Amino acid sequence: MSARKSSSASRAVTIGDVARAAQVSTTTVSKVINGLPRVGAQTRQRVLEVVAELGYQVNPTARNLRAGRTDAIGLLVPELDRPYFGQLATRLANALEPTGRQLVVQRSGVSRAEELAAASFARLRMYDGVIISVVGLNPSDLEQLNFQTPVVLVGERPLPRTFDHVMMDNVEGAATATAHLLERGSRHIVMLGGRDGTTEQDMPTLRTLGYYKAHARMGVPLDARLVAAVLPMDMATGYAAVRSLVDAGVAFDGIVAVTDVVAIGALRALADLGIRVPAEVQVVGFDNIDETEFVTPRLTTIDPGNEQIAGTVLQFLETRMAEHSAGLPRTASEPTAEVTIPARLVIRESTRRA
Amino acid sequence: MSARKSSSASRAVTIGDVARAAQVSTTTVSKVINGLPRVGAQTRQRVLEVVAELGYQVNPTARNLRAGRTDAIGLLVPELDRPYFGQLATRLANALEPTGRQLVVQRSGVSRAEELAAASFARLRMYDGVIISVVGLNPSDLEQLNFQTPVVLVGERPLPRTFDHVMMDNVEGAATATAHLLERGSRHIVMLGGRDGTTEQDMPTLRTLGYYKAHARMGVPLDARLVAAVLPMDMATGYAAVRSLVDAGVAFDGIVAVTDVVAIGALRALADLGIRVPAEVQVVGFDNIDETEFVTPRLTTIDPGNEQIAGTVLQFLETRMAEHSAGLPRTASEPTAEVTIPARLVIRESTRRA
DNA sequence: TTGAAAGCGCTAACAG
DNA sequence: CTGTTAGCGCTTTCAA
Repeated sequence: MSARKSSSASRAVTIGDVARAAQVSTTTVSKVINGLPRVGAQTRQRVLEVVAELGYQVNPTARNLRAGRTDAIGLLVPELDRPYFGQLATRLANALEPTGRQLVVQRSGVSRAEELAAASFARLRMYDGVIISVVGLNPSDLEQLNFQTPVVLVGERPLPRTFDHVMMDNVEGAATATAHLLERGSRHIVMLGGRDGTTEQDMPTLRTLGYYKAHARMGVPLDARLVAAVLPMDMATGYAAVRSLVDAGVAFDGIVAVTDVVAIGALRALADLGIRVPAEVQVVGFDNIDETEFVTPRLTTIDPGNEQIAGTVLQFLETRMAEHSAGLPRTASEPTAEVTIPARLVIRESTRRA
Repeated sequence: MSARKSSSASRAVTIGDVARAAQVSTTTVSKVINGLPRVGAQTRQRVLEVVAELGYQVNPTARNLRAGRTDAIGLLVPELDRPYFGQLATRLANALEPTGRQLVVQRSGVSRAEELAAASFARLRMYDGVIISVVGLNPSDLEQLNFQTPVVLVGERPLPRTFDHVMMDNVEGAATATAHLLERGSRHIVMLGGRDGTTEQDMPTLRTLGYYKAHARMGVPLDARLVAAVLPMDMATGYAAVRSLVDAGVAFDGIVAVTDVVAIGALRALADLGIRVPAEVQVVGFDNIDETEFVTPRLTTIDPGNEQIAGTVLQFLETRMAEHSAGLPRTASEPTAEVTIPARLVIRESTRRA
């Protein structure tokens, strides 16, 4: 019955093709595909056969346009190759699995936040909900781009209360880490990857604040030279920063690294310099990524509450998505939630015993 | 003209809303949005103003349905938290950036390939092209699911010639790694994460084959007990496997690890056992992930040609996508390409000097 | 330079 | 139990 459109151009099989071949309406085919009731057993059977025969697959774009639903949750992370985000993504994907939704990860980039943001945010409507790991964007950026989709923010910095936001406790976490070193005898502690004197409320700044706080609380004086920038924050730059410090003749007996990844670079540098950890220099990281248990020495670090973060994010998102699909405008919902997850010190081998 | 549907339900701003407010047709608005010519300067101006005022954003789903284009490339990886895939994703995303396309990463899962496949492959039509890092799927799986989208396979195993395929040289890479240990004096080499006697042509099997090959070439006898399974392949299992081996009293003086991640676990176990690397046991990994330069000792490994893999994959995909948008059916195209990228030994500190 | 109209592939009332 | 119909929001001939 169905004449081929042309002999060379290929066209995907549509629901209409199936309907024609099975001698039923597209409605019926749709019901069969979606497992809906009110279809005769034999009709269903026949449709299924045709579907198999023609190799029909639903076009998710069309379905989405019509149904207003993608069953996909977007996750926006600054970089795709940072262990922390990979591990966060895995936790989220695992938690999402039972709900039948897929996690889809996109990179937002650390720099030029606005430009990249502009480019990627159009795409965000392809998701039922979006989780954004905020790094480069500042509050006004976020308010500007008016999202069409439920959004939950996860991350480092205080943000406008326009969005639900799960925050790790950067300040207290870093203070705990620093206090731990001070308690174990360090007196000249480098804040590796620290940031100073910015009005920015970004992650490095907040963690540096915690570093200051711990010193203040314990009455230990500070040396401004000990706050060392590390950009971008990766192993190589962590490594280089420690070497420069030593080359510059800066004396120190402890390192609070802004992230575990930076700490791992530092560990490697110290090893190369023949400086013993933790005997001569104690090191503490931040994030509690899986790698911390396998480096030598095993890295003492701050667990920002990784499991709890993932769970809370998803809980918020679930709520927003429910509101959204109920047709409530975002602004009409309850005041947005902001939760700070408590951080926890994980003592391993890179700091001394009590 | 248009009465609001209801006072409480919020609806996204559409192109129609803009058209009405700007007193032009949707056609004109569309042109303005897409930067097409044949629009008066003042008209354009007015439309732009209304767009800003109303906060209009295009609905990418609708655009995609109509235009048949998403400007997004999908990447399917087995796990989101494996450094190798994170680093691959980053390379691909970087290379894609200038083309204006976004990389979108999804997890396929290592296990239950078929089930997951069924669930996720419909979504793949949301992309203009798809890169699949094949692990769990076998050739017949792949032939079954008839893709509607250009696909390039990247990975470990021989696959049906139905798809373009960029393959790393697992066998020769592993042989090179093994030969390196043999040359440097190891005689009882563990194949950590090796797989044996399967008809499967998966990555562990292929690398194990290389391990055999090197022994054969150099006339060194093999001990079946030295092939140790590691599942799943991560740091923790690599660690545990080495401990079991030692507990079981298996004597060895070298380790070829199936991946760098497994090697890192092994390194940690050897350190705990007080076994010196490389003096007593030499270790070589596979993948050349960034971490290899920062562990202690730095890991000797095989670089499967990471940069070249990313470049080649994208080149193939570009070609397929061009064909596809030209309306050519996939099967009509030239015989599919299959390229094996040469692997290269990177000598660091976990193996002995010559 | 602008607009009318058709339709991408699908789902969901509503009839029958 | 099944089919008819009306769009989802957008792009794109084709006419004006």
